[in-house]
Amino acid sequence: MTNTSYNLVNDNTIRLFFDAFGNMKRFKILAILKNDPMSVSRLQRVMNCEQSDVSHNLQCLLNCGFVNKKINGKERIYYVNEEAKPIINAVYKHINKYEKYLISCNIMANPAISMKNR
Amino acid sequence: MTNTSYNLVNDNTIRLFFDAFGNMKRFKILAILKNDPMSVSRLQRVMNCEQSDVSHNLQCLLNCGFVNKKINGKERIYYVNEEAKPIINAVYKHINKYEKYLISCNIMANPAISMKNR
DNA sequence: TTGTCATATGAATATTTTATCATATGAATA
DNA sequence: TATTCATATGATAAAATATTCATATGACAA
Repeated sequence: MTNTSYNLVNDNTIRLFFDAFGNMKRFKILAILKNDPMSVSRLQRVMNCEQSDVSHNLQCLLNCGFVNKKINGKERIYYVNEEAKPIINAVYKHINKYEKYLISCNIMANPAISMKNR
Repeated sequence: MTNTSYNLVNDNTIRLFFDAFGNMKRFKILAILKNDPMSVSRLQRVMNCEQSDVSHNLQCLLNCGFVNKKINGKERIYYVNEEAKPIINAVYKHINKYEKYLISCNIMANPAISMKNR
């Protein structure tokens, strides 16, 4: 090996990161909340999915420190932690920039590719 | 909503990205290959896992355009595409920077947290 | 051409993750 | 305090993903 920097962060930390981050729905939640802190019910409407689904995903993001919440009467307003914003932006920009590329790679892919992506 | 930029990238593209990227093992593969292009067997030794496991994961990364390969005799040398390097670096830096933070969030987490992370 | 090394592939299984449902908690208000 | 709204939680079901095993392919060397 010419470089061993990839050993500097331990597996458990990488796992924690991806536990919360490695999922489309949670990424969308982050992308939404990043600009608009909002309540669970409003997020539910924007995301168009079940209340408990949203709550579970928010718990997950809370556990890994991507979001926090503040109480507002009956509501809980979730917002993205400042520390997490740069990486959300970076991933968002990457996806946006390589959208066409990602799709074309997928289309010309070899036979091993799973059907759901075709 | 004060900002609707999160609607500009379609779900399918986000899904493609996370199909490949949202996983600890594949991220480690990317982090390794980014600095050291190498053969499947060498990667297998570095990662300490099964050959077919490595191959399957490499196929996945290949399908979504994160890596490519070149033939060298019997070997296949996998390397990370230049386009993918910035986002790998960004995530790597984020994880490294917030390592302690990620871990502490997890420890103080509410009861909903899965046991595997404790 | 046979054997061996390197990799790829497909199928089966195991494991993890996600989604859903039922219900609990807790705040506000009639 | 009963009711309703907002959210959280736990259990289960369902789906997706990862892992493993057996085997195929393909290059090279004996």
